[in-house]
Amino acid sequence: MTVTLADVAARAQVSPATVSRVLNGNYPVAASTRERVLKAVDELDYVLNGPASALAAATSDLVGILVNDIADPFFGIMAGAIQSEIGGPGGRAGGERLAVVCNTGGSPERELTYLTLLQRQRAAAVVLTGGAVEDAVHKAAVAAKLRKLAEAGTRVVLCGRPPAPETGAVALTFDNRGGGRELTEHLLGLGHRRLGYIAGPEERTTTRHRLEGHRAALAAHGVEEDPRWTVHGRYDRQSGYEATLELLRRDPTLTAVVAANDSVALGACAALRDSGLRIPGDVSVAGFDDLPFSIDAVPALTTVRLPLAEAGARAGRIAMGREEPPPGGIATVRGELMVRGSSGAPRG
Amino acid sequence: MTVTLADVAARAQVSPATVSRVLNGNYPVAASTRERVLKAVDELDYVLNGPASALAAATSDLVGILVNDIADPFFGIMAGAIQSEIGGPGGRAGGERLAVVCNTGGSPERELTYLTLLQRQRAAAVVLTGGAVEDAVHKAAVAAKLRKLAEAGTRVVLCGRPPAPETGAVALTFDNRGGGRELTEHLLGLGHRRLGYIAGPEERTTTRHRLEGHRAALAAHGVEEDPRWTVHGRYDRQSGYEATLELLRRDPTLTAVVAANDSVALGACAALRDSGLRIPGDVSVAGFDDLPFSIDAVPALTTVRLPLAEAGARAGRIAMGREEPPPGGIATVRGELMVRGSSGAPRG
DNA sequence: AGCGACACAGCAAGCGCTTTCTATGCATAA
DNA sequence: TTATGCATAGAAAGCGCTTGCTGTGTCGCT
Repeated sequence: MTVTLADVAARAQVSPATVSRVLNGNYPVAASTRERVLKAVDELDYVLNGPASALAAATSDLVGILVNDIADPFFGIMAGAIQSEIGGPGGRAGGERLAVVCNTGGSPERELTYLTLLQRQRAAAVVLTGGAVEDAVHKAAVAAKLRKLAEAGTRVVLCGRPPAPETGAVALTFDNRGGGRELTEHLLGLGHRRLGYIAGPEERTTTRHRLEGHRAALAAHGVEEDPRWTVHGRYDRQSGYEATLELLRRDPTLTAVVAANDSVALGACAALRDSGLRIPGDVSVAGFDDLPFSIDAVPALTTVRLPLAEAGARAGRIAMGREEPPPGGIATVRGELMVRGSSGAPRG
Repeated sequence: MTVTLADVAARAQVSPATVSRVLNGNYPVAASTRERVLKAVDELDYVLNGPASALAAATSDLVGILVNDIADPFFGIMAGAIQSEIGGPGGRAGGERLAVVCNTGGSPERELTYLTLLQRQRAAAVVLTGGAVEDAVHKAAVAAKLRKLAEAGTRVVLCGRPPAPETGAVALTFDNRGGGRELTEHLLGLGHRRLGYIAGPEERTTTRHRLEGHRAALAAHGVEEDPRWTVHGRYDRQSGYEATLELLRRDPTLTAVVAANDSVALGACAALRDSGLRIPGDVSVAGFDDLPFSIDAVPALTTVRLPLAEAGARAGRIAMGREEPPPGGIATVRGELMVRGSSGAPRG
């Protein structure tokens, strides 16, 4: 019922080996033979059996992309960029590879399971995007898995994720610390001294790094931080909304709110607006990432632009072996401060 | 070097067949034997060879999800919902399946190629999301492909996409026409009579359906449409910005702008604002989809909410055979009008 | 004319797993 | 005790493809 290589071979009056070689094009085949084979393929509407081919050749054309949340443009943009370089259909590369995006939902277990699944499929490469979880046990487990993948010949690239030493993985890390510092310095420069900070989930590297940058800036300016000024939440709008109300409750005299990312900042804006406060007249707001929608906030969001698409594209090329990995296998990708309407001098 | 089933068998002092059966758990194996095998698996850190298993069993655990633009939350939300039901790691289903999200970028060729790739992998199921291209040739090609997939035992589900007759595919279609009509009726009810419409790409079904709904509403209210009031563009913010300027140029007396979707509407808002017009004081704006960010627009966007997550989840369940397909294999999913601040009575 | 070299094509041995069919052992029934 | 069955394990035949090696003609060279 299903057409196999042998059927094509029979029809083209050649051996299966020849058909395989025509299809893979890595062995000399006479033009006339090739044509005959191609014709047979076409007539029989033959479709290669991927698993069989992967088994025999001991390689597959699957490339895995792990993301924390596929509904978040932060990951969508990176995934899209990676995929376009992987050379899925229409991509720039030659061979047709199946780029598979896996949604971990931020769960460490799922991350591990997906890695195993990918290992099982003998994936050609794997790109992990976004921050990692700090938990030592999980970190070790992931590192072990990555090492194993690398040993099996799978190229591993981390995009926007801290390096994983001793795993052979190439890392393109975002300078979250630097970006956070710069952002807060901007606010301090405007004269703010009482800054609320809405951090992401406590256990994520991204959260910690951005917060550290923020604190470094405060320290550098001799501003003593009040513990009440930091609230942890999720990386979404609702969390930003709630956290802002909480911050306002704790200290109504805050003149600025720095958010873990743009979605959170949007929620913060909504909460401030609902509380009758003007932005930036009463309170300045800052985000992080510079996702497309942040320019449409009113006022437009001051934030740190992360070159998501560029980093993703580069990660994709490295994963495909079409670009040299950075020296030492680690590169830091810097963000750029985008000053817009949501930040201004504090009142008074 | 790589551990195989045979290695595990040797270590556990059983035959490969037994190991396979323990791993697949569909054949009686004595508890003590099972334990021994599991122990060996663990000790050797054995990982099943996916391709080999797929080849032998003639089925794979891959499920494909095709999206037009992975960076667009519209698709991200659906994909996430589908995936959670597919029962990837952590999903509700039992078996671990690899949900693979494929980004077609809206290109018909890529769509076809991805389908072939999935066919090649003998995917267990395929879910196609979002509008289709109207081109007859391509439509036929996709239909043929879908038919073939179905014949090969791959379950095919369309989510937010018009039905594909004679292909055996189950379709969950969004009522874009109805939503469009309702939206425009709302605007007409407010007293608007000169409505600009920013449509999506001409060749997409979604574009046509929404536009038809809009026009049906106009016709029902006896409003004669000026051809200058419709502009086609892409489904993104920038396109909305440019199209709005164009509309304003063509007819500065418009009192409302209806956008193809929320991103376009956001661009429209920006253009209006930049043109010194107030929303909704001077011009009302309406979007479509009700993506999360549309509530954060200022003023919040009047739009049609599409139950993206619900539809995706349902599509996922149907794809996994965990929910009965709708009668006739076709179901229409309705949107809900969300009236918010961006629409109001026209001036004068 | 004779010989090596070359360009192709085919043979056949797997790749690592699943699964049918067949053995074995032991408990139960007669 | 012998027959009957059930529970469980193993042997072995593929699944459809790739690829190293082995032919076989055809050239070009001396």
